[in-house]
Amino acid sequence: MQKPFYLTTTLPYVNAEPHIGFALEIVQADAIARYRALMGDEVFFNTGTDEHGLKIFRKAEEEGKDPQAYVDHFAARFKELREKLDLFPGLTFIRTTDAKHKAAAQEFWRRCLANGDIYKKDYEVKYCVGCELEKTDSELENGRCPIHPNLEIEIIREENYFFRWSKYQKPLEDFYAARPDFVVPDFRFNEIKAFVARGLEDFSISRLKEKMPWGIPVPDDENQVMYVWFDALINYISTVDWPQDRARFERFWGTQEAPNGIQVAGKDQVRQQAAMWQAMLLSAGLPTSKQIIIHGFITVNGQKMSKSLGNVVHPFSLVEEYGTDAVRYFLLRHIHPFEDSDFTMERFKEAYNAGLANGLGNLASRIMTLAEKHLPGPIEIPAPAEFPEEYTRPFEAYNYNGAMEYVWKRIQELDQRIEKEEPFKLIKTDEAAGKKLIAELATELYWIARMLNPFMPATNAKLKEAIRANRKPENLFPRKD
RNA sequence: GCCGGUGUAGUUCAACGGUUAGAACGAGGGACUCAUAAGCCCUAAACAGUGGUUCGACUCCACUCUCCGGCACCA
Repeated sequence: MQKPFYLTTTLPYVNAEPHIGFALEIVQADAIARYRALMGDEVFFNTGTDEHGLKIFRKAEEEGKDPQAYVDHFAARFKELREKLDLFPGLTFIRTTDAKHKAAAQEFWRRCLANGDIYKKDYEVKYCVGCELEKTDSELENGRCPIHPNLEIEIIREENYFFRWSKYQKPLEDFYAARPDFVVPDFRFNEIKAFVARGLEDFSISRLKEKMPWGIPVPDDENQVMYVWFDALINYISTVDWPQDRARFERFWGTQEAPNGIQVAGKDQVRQQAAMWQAMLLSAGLPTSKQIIIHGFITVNGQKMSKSLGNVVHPFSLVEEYGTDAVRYFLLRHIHPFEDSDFTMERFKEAYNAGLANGLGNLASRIMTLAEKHLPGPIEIPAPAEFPEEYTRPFEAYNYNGAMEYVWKRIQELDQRIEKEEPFKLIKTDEAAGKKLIAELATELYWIARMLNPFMPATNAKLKEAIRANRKPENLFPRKD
């Protein structure tokens, strides 16, 4: 029986077009998912969209749209990533507005409530009369609205539901101590441990419906809807049909004894994923996650990507010009798996020409030209075998770039071998030996193609197809000047 | 401010208490031609600073400087 493997990204909030940062997250996750499938696991791979909350409600209002119509539009844009980035065919796409998700969120709420972890309390909302908007602490400067510094911020009290996070400080600390690899990389794990050690405050998990109706109704309270955080996190289990399909849930998300859910998230998500969500699961009496993998951010020319700077890089246009696998190649080989990395068109282009046009693409051309010309037919396809440790070890530590370095080392060695053994000359002086050599080169190319499967699925397929047909493939990566 | 991290060739990264500090991209040169003016070979090029521990430090310690992250309701 296949080993079940569960992997999920975070759900991007749909108030803007997909950008390269989320493309990084989902491509990293996709490489892991494809790698596990290659290793023979039964892979469940999840992504989707986070669609509730005040920001979306306001945005929809501004554009004079119904919130549902507004989120439908963006959900469709994010779904396009499946084709544009050539994501794993079995990828599930959950929306927090899906009926099954809403039902799951309500059931989850009830469980936490039954466990005594949800209670009502006054919540202080900071309100700027000038903007006529609620403000968060991080939006204020010296306790004042930066746009209307002459006006006092008004404090409005409203009754909200709170989650008893404080109760889970000790359980979380014990949990972290028992699970040394729960968050990777370790410096992110240290951050969250330090955060929890400082003590936890209960957080609000609902909003007044009359002010902000765009959320999942709180069970048995017509006046409140769930706060978007609480609702969105639950997608990780609603997507495997919790609570109605217990077998499926346990197969993929796991059990108390053997948690199985692995999550990929950005560095801004450590607290929510590694502490809030885990406490919520403990409260609901459900298995925790197995592991949280935290990636860094992509900067552009050394600057943070932001709408106001107008430097946001979108994946669609890059895919348009260079192709899906070129984008995947860059994200996985030239972006650090855990640290922030810089993106520039110059760097992208250099990496493209060096690694893909001159490297892999050219190698495929030179070998398959020889093979098509001199071999009587396709080579014997090598039987599947174990992948070398230089490939699997970095992969299992989520060092995608390390695994790719190894593949590119094999590419280089193959180029060197062609230089040294000169099949193009040998075929003229000793035809049998020349054919044997060319077949060996094609066989090695086939191995390289196999190892590219998790990173560059389309290229993997094209190369294998070319070798099976003994035909020179199309120009895989035309040089760009 | 507190806590944690970082600083290595032009660039992005690697390494180790001890032979000439590795690699890739980029740069310069060379011989070749199967291939996408690609590939191969060769060359130049670096340990932030000061002090200390040690027979010996890029690696350990202290301090200075650089840059980055965390320090709760922004998802």
